[in-house]
Amino acid sequence: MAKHEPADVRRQQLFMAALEVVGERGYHRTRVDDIVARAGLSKGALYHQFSSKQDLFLTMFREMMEQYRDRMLEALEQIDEAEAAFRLVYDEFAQHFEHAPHVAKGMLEFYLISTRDEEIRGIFRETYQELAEVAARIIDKGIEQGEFSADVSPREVAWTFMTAGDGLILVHMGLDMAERGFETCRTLLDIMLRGMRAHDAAKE
Amino acid sequence: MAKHEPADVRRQQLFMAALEVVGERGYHRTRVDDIVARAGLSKGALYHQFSSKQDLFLTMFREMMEQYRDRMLEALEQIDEAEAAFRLVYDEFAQHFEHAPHVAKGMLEFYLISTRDEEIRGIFRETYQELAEVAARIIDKGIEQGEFSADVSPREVAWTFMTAGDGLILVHMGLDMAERGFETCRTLLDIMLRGMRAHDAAKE
DNA sequence: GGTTCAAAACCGACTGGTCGGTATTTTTTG
DNA sequence: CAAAAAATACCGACCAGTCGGTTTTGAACC
Repeated sequence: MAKHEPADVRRQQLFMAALEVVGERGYHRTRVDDIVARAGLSKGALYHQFSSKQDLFLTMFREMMEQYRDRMLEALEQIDEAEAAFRLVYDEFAQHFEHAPHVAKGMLEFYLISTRDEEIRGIFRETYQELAEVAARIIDKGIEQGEFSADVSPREVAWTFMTAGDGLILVHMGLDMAERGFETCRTLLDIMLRGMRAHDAAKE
Repeated sequence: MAKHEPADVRRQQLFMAALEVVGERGYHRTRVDDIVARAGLSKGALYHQFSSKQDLFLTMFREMMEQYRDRMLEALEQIDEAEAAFRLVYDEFAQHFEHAPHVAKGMLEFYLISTRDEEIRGIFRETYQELAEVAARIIDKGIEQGEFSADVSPREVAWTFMTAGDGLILVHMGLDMAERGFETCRTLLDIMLRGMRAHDAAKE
């Protein structure tokens, strides 16, 4: 039998195993038995930590989103120039997924679950809104400093930047073209930033 | 017992029922019994038309993608000016989903399945590449006519336009914010088109 | 215009396998 | 030796697919 460990150690261990299996088999096809086997534990251990399969995944999802948000916010706070800030965030974002492909695939799963699960959806929305708010403020600043054109609502633009980038990556995950996704993401950012620059702000 | 009908009628009937149920419950939670109940038929009828649940969905997916492709190609052929063509396609695209939300949710399901099913993935990729090729030619033309700037590869741009738009809609479907998704999609197109215009092509 | 009949379409009870969750037992630890 | 942690055998709900049967249909024949 496995040595006794404090709850948080076991939980992390189970999270990692769960994420891996979900990345491979998808949420609905991952069996509780798969997860505990991957973690080198038993069902008893899992049900000692979580009340159900769903509980495990919900808790894990919460933690993932918090990490993601913190990472993004941290990146955003470091830089003062708007365009550079977005480049940094997109880089950070790409790296976040590039080095852990099963995390990216896991996110795709959660998007789907989000369609039918109010709790998951709530967490998604909150995180997105929080990040978009920060991004909007950066755009505000960019406009003030004459870097960005002022003819679109910063809030709307921020939301667009976020959801387009995220979505683009998701699509590439679905197509199993992660590498291409990160490239394309850079292209998207280039095009969008050029579209936001001030010099030809007058028309349209 | 239901009146006998030709195979294609029954198939369409089952497709519609299947798509509806999947939109509501998700692929893995849709039971064959749900589908036939929705269609007002029996399991016997379904298994008379399809060899398995998977067969039904694969066939349906093929048909959906063909329809989607045809609709987009048709829209593209109508217009000569590049920017207008993209606007038309994005409108067409939005309408395609706007009037059939369960189709959009169904697509999200298929993206996920695509991660693990080579056949589905193949169809996705083919359709995308085909559409991107046409879009690339429009961009080519736009550059020739001095409408678009020439400093990014048209193929890369076409791919970016497609995957970003699709992805953005997917994200909004996941968040259950379809309406906002269509708005945001328009904003995205505006920003990207402005980023592609020729007047400030020299820098970057 | 009816009758027969075989093929096609359709029905639905049943089966066999799967898997989340539980109850019980065993091990570890302080 | 308690009490917390972990292991495991087991249960029952669920559901894709099967199969023996029933109904419909249209054509062939009277």
